[in-house]
Amino acid sequence: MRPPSCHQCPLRTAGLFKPADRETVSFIQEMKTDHQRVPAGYAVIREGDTDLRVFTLFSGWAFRYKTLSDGRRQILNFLLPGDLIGFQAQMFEAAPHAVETLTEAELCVMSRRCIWSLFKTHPELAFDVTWLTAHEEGVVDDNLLTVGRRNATERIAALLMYLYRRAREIDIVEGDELALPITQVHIADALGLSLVHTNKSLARLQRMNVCHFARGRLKMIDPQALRGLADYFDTPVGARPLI
Amino acid sequence: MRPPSCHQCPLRTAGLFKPADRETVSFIQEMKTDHQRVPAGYAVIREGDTDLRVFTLFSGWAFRYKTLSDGRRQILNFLLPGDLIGFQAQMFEAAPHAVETLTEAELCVMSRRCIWSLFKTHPELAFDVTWLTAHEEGVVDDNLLTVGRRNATERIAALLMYLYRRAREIDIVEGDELALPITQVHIADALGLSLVHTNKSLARLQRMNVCHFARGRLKMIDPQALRGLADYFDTPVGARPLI
DNA sequence: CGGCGGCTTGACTAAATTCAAATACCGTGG
DNA sequence: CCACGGTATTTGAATTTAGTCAAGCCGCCG
Repeated sequence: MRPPSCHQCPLRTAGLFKPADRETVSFIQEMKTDHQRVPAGYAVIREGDTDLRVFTLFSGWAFRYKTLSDGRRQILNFLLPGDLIGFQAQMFEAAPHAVETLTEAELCVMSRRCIWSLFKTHPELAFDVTWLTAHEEGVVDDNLLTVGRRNATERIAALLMYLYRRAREIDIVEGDELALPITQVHIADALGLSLVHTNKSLARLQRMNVCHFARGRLKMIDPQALRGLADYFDTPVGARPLI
Repeated sequence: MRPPSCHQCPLRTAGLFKPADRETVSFIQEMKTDHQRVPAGYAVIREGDTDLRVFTLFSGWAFRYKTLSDGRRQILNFLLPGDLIGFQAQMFEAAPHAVETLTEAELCVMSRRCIWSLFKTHPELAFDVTWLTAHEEGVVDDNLLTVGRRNATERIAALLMYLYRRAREIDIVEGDELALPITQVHIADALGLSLVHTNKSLARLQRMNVCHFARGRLKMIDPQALRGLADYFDTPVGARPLI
């Protein structure tokens, strides 16, 4: 079963991303060397990898993380369909972070050589790549603020608001609910908290009746309250390009 | 006193940055609309600014930060000569973070309009911009790991190692000493710590005789020990481009 | 000399971690 | 259907780490 051509890409045709003209999409199609289906828990990139390819997440969830040598792990961000994977890494010698899937996932694979020709021949795509990189940086900036300056409850509230927003953008929220394929360990590792404390703080949020998260489903009961708790507000940003 | 032309730029001629050919430097010169000298504590960019220009820090130190509405501040990174300022911001509607100088500083000012023509006509410069953006993202990733998963002493050790490395790269270290124009409040705000705890942890490092920081001077006594404490290791990365 | 910003210190409090154990849930295989 | 093992969640208690409060100090500058 071949994946659809980039022109028929369901992500693209759903109209959730910045529109691109036919020629541009054809070029993207040319860059794409493979389409890979991988299971949950698959290591797309390992810290220190030197075999550097670039991917677009086509379906499924993943996350980016770094570890200290004694194993402490920090999740840097969560990745959803349309996100570029490994681009920052391929600018350098070796991957400075790892990427792992949370669910079964499909990846559009591009060879690293393409990147330079992209800059050479398609400045608007080069701009898009840069936009995505800058955007990702902005998200990590936000996370750094969260982890550095919010307390446990605020951190969880901010993370849930962020994930809810991302999910809404790609239209995978059903009513006020969402399939969120992470465990409390992921929340803890994303927020610089211990699992136990994460559990207790999350329980507090549920007792306050602002949201409910269990068995991979998040229910938003009172988004306004959650937003207030987190002192969260999302910068509205134009349509995200898809490469 | 006009600043030197970009061809004679002392940063560039010192050979600490990636070499660029004459034509490229001429283009950079054309992009540069102004050269500004500003005092210490000057707000180069405020959170939410919509007047979005792009700067290169020509001399002096600055830092990037975000705040919560109750005033809690998180420093995202420190900026040294050669660093691009406000590029991420100008990709979006409004500045998502603020930038403030730590010392008197000089800024090369570029208008935002230039950026698009840069992508159009100078792919190698576009690539450099993207490299800088990706690099900055990598630094924030590191900081997130530090703040999320290192304890107070480790955090301080990691920050000092990082600043020492950055300073070495632009050749402003004198022997094992360095003029580091920050206070303990900056260290605290960069690391997600309180001032008091920062002070006590820093004092411990000094008692351990691995480094000494006072009145804006950092002395590296035992960098190996500091590196070990922080579980720090810098990814070697090619020469940084200068725009 | 006085004032101010920055640094230091001690005592106390609060937040978060660690340890330990119990419980719930989710397949798989009998 | 149920038992079983593994993973994920929950809970309580003890401990550690970091934050808060308050006061004093130090060095610099006017």
